[in-house]
Amino acid sequence: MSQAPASGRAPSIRDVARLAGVSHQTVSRVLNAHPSIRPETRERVLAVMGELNYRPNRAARALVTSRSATLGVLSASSAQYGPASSIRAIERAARAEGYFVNTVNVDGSDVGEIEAALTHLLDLGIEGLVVIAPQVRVFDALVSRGLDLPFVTMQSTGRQGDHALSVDQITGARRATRHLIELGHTRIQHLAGPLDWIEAEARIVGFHAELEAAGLPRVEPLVGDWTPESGYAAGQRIAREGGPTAVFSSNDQMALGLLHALRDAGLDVPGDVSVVGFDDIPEAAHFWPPLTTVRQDFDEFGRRCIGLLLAAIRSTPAEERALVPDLIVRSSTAPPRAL
Amino acid sequence: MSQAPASGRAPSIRDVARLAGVSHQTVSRVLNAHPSIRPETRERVLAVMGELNYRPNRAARALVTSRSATLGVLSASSAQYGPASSIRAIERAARAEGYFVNTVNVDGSDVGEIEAALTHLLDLGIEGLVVIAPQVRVFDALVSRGLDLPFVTMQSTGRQGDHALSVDQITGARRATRHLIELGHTRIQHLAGPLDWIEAEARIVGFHAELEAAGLPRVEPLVGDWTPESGYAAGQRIAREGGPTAVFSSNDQMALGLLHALRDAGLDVPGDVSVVGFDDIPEAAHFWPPLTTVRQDFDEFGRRCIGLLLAAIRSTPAEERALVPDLIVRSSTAPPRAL
DNA sequence: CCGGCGAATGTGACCGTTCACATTGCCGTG
DNA sequence: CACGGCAATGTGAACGGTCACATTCGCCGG
Repeated sequence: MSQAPASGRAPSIRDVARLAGVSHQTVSRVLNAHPSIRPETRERVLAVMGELNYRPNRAARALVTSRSATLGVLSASSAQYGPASSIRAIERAARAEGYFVNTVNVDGSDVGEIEAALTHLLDLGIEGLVVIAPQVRVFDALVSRGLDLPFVTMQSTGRQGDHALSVDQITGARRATRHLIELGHTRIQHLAGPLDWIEAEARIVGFHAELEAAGLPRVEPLVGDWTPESGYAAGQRIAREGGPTAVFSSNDQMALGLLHALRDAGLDVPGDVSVVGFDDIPEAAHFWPPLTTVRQDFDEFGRRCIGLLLAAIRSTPAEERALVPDLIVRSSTAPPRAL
Repeated sequence: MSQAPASGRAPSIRDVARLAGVSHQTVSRVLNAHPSIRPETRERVLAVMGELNYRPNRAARALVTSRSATLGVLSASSAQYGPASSIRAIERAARAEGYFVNTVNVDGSDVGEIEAALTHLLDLGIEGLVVIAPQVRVFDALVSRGLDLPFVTMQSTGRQGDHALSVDQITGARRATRHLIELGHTRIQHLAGPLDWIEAEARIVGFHAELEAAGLPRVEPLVGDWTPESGYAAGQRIAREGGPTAVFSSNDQMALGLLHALRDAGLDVPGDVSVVGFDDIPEAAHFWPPLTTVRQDFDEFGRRCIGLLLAAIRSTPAEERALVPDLIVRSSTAPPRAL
């Protein structure tokens, strides 16, 4: 039944128009759900589209509307659970809204690479940008380029209110710290992530704020790089130098290394040292001992990213309340032995 | 010095042409590195481009060439370490070749969603497709749609040779199993991934092949779902029912749950039961005990994916040798107690 | 000295859509 | 009963590149 038009190419709007006995513009109106189309006409056009297996040419549309329906995601270290989960959620949410997502992975410590990645995304013609795993320098690269693109980034330190999706890292860190304080710990150490990460910074701020609120002396954090290895190294140092009866780690992987090192040094967790992590990766419940940690809802985070970004693109106001992570208590924390 | 052309829009090829005193076609030739352009002319055009901060419009180019310079990635469960790492490597390799990458995340158990995701990618006009984390049904969806698109998938079971990037999962699984046999184990259990995953299937095949080669009786594997929880459940069952002195788990997360359950049941690893994992996720070295596992090189995998896919797109032949994973021996394996 | 060839460049059409602006035809209303 | 207005549709021109096909010019061989 189907009359194939000029066989070589994919069917265009005009092919559909011809077969449906209407003008190409009418077909376009059907595509864009224009109100003044007679239902009967619409049906006929849709039928022909189905018959020809027509699909609109995105490039042509993008050319004339200069809208690409594409969002960019700039991500560092996306093999980690948190970023990877966020990216997944972002993509799904964006797709549900009819957007395409293009993720670019960078080293994050290499400014040149960040610049190149940004150029790549700009070449693509993205309409908005999500910056995931934002190191301070990525943020700076955005600003210095002076791009007028709507963008969203995870924000926590109250840098500038715009573009910011608040995950209240500070409160999360305070909850972890308070938990240790309430158990009776007074000598608490923090194992931070790299200092140029906004998240790491926020968690340090929360840690210090809670210490201060409890009247405990300020403690300078140890610094890791998010990996279990750096947690192991920190654990060795703590075991060697002694001091804290509790450690709050800025993520779960470092906490794992910490557990490992403490055990290797003959220390008991939580008997000798309590450990709290951050993120609640799926493995955390099965660490030895199962890890007390702060749960982040990465899925919700991703959805909100898109909500905020699309609001910016469409210039609709978006109410935004911060996302607050929850403390999950497991068996890696207990009162200090002395009590 | 810069004379802004019709200020509203981004500069086009014709704006550049006018300012450089050449035709738009000459500008196009400069863009495409056409050989017969006088160096002097090229310089002049490039200078104007720089001055105007010109960037070619991707949509216009795609429209006329009908090439999108975009590759699609269809991924299930991309929050897991393996897939996430592969995706990252794929994106970087593709970008280095001038391609854009669009990743779509699906549930994988929902056929409708797979179809929808495929449609989404096709709408995008991708030139090639990488299927990561391929369940059998994803594979089927591709075939049933009869798409003529070049695509690559992780292949292991020798289904059809084309489109297949070989990671020799079978050999990897054999190495893990052989390691246990060489230690003296004779009662070995396998904890498999979901049976509709090609990788899970391949590892079962390898497990059985090695048992047979050693003259040991065939053992039906337990089945998990890749999560630590399913590993925990399997571990409880093993502890309750007894039997094996060694377990080969199809991934590291399940192995973690296994370790947890065995410990909870009062069994010692490796004293009572040896455990081998698969993947070598960054956490594996810090499990308790540190996990013997099979290391996959996901970065290399991603690069090869792109190599193979671009070869298919460009119709250039690609030599392809299988990627073989390595056994990493740590302390979760030891000879059985009886010896 | 002329014809031809290739290097360097120009001209206009075209890709598939949307946009701005007609053009119908019908209905209600003063 | 003429006419304004709106619903439904059509017409032609963009959008910003590339492609196919001129055109110009210098140079070389016969």
